[in-house]
Amino acid sequence: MIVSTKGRYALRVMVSFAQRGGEEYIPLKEIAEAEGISQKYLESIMTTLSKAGFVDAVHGKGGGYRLNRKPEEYTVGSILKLTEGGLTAVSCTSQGASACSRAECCNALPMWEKLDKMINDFFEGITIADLLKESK
Amino acid sequence: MIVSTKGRYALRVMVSFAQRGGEEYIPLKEIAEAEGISQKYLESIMTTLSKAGFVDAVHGKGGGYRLNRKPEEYTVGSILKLTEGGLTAVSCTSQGASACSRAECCNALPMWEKLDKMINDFFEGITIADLLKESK
DNA sequence: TCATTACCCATGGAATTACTAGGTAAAACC
DNA sequence: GGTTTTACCTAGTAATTCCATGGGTAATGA
Repeated sequence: MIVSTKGRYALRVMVSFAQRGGEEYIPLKEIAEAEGISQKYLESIMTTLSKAGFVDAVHGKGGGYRLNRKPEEYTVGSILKLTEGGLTAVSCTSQGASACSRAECCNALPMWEKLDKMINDFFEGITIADLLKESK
Repeated sequence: MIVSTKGRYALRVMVSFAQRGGEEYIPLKEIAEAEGISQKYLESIMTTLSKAGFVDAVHGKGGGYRLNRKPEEYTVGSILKLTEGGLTAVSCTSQGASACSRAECCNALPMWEKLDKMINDFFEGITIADLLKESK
């Protein structure tokens, strides 16, 4: 599976923030409950999003998280790449695993690279605003 | 990751058989050594391919495996679906996990379905004969 | 000062992946 | 008929990843 719960939760939360629209900060607890996601688990995801500058975070009462940009300025690809640490369909083409000794003669490699590009383009072509439109 | 070593090995082995062309049966041991794959591990993969009728198997001396059809009659998709047990990018859309309580209101679901279709079409459009052409 | 919030670090159970080990059954050769 | 060569079957296992959980620290506002 190419996208785990981590990435899917991140997307859901981003859509959830977009749905609420406003400038106000929403505490983690509220989002976790609304979305039915483990609060502690979501914490680590929010920290990732926050460090990358995808969301703004404020401590203390009245604090929480909020979006940094407009929903149409977040691509699904950027969020998944961040939370999943990449989007490659096979380990052959992931950067860490540059160790495939057969890379030079592998006759499947061009296929994997083409697939990766296709998936990447697909996700880069969808924004949080697009996902929001799907909701009823 | 969407495709594990199991599926990748299966593809390599099928290409390897196609490369040798002939009608003769090739023992597992020979293929495993030529491809540098664990013999025992490859065994389980070959059994899967054999049961599905992708390859012919013959016991005893002079036996082994060989392709059942022409290389251009095997799509990459059919091999991966068999060995990987499906090709879905997220668990949401896999058949076993029909349990997502949010399926009805999930605003990401159409995206996952579209992605699955795209990946499926991609792999169904490539055959073992195509992969063979890539080799130098 | 205290409640409320985000942040940080370590741990753990469950599942999956990639093998490994050891035996059984069938076919060919002597 | 016995031996070798092959495929087939069942089980186990080490390592990794996934999906959290637990407990504490730091910042902010009332």
